[in-house]
Amino acid sequence: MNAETPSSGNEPLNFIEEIIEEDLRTGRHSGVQTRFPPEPNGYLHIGHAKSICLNFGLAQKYNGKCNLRYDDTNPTKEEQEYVDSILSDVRWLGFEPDQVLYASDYFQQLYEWAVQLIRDGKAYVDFSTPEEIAAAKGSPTVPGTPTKYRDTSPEENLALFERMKSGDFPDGHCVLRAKIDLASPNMHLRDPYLYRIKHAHHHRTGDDWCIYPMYDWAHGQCDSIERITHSVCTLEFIPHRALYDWFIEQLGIFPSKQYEFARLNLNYTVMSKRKLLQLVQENHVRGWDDPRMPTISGLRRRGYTPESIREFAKRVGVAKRENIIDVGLLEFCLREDLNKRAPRRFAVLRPLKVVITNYPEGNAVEWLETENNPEDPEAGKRKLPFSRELYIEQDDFMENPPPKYFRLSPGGMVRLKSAYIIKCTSTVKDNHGRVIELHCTYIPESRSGQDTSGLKVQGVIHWLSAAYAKPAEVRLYDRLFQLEDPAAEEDFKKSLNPHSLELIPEAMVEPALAEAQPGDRFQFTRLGYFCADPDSVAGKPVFNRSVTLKDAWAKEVKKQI
RNA sequence: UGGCCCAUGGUGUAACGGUAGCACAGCAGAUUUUGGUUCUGUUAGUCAGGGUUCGAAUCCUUGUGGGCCAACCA
Repeated sequence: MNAETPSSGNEPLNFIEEIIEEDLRTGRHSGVQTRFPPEPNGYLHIGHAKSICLNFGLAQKYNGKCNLRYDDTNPTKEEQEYVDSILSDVRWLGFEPDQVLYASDYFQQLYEWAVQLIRDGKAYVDFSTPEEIAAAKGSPTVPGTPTKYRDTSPEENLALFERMKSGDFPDGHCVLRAKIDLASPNMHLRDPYLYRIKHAHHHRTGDDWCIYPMYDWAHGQCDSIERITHSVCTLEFIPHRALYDWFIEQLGIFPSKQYEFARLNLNYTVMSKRKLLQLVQENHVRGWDDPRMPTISGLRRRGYTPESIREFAKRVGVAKRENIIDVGLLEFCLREDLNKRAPRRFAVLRPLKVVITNYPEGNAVEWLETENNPEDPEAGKRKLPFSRELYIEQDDFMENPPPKYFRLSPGGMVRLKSAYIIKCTSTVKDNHGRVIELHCTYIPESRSGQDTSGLKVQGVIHWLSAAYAKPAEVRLYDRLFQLEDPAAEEDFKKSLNPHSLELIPEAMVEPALAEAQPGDRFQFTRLGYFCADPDSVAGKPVFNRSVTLKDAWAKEVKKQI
């Protein structure tokens, strides 16, 4: 019964875990039952991930259970497409719901409870217009006044509600209201709506109902039916708690309790479903799963791992303070994860041709061994072809290098990783004066692993054999917004970053990468972590850059400006 | 101008009346055939005033700042 608290160790508890452990200790509850209750009106985002990790994590930690419950009480906004994506996103994150349930499973029960409330004289049918009702509610400083329907008898209300249910009235003709307290300082208690009329097709119940319960009338009772012990939601529901408790008390049902935590905000992005939907509908992004989107599906396509997102959720913590998390923390979690697991590969984004003038002409090739992952000896080694003509990164050559630049420049030397040291002897330019080719010599004794040259060079760069390299499309991403808090602006779209997507149609990659399957993740040495996109086709893979490597040189360059 | 929630380094988050700690970011150095990783060191904080107390980030109070609340949305 009083479960041992697995956390009794070192990790500090968040405030919800403290409440749970107190409830377990005092015997108020013998176990933990939570739920994740999304409305299926959009795709899940990183903010939901925090809630998912919290709710499912709590259940795991205390040997309890967690349901997925769709809050599908508004048929005009909800769709099966969203229902499906939500379940798959939850699973992808690594959680399996104990039960998959719907608020609509309980429509009949909720209806009966409403009848009970009417019978008890605690609810009434109101035919006033929305404007009249709003006016009669008063304001936070002015008490409300009753409409003329407030004192209709229970018998009459019962009949009226029955007519509502059977479709006698058109949409918006009347509503069912709870009779609570028109003078409450909490506006939610000023006779809230329980039911509204919507002759709309519901994605699950079809045309069975034309009255639909409001959030407040549904949520607490659904929790109660499922015997949710700890109903965790975000801060903006604090004022609803009094109502949540009132309904449960009037009905005398299982006393679920609501606890509120601060939702997750990330800088340089927006998080509301409404705004995300707008980005999709107005084609500012390519879809809900655009790799720039903070949606779970976007992050997945970008190359984020479930592990990294769970770690992120753990690191941001749970508290009641409003927060804006630095997206850098999310990126850190991905790098930390991928550094240990992602195989290294060579890719050259913007190729610059290099001819090794003292290397044999013709088809001469050497297969040089290189590590798949220096962090993981188990990952083994692979062989790379080395030949007379190579590609290196344009960024790895500068004609007039700034101080501390230790890549290649005229007369300078650099090591080709896992291969030879080369020296730049001359450049070839086009008629605009741009360097389009390098002539270099290589030092035969400097071969990796058997270097007897005695040379010390500071720079080590990646490279590709021109004869063996394969083409690939690469997509680089930058933050979607230029402002830290775009939602704070009058028009959040004004701060959209016009350079959030950079397409590189003609990158080159090492031969093995041609067969990359969508979802495969790699570190392109010195460039960052990349993930093969579903747009990949045979012979022409497409890679998304998930995140760059930390770049000390970029920082140094910034300093010099 | 009603009620409610919140306030700890740049960003998050601990400290439960008794030494303000951890992580990310930053800075400096060491190692490095990825300007990555790893390691070491380091900068930086209790919103303000009053009170209670031997002792306050913590309790009380006032103020300030931020957020939420009056959709037939959730």
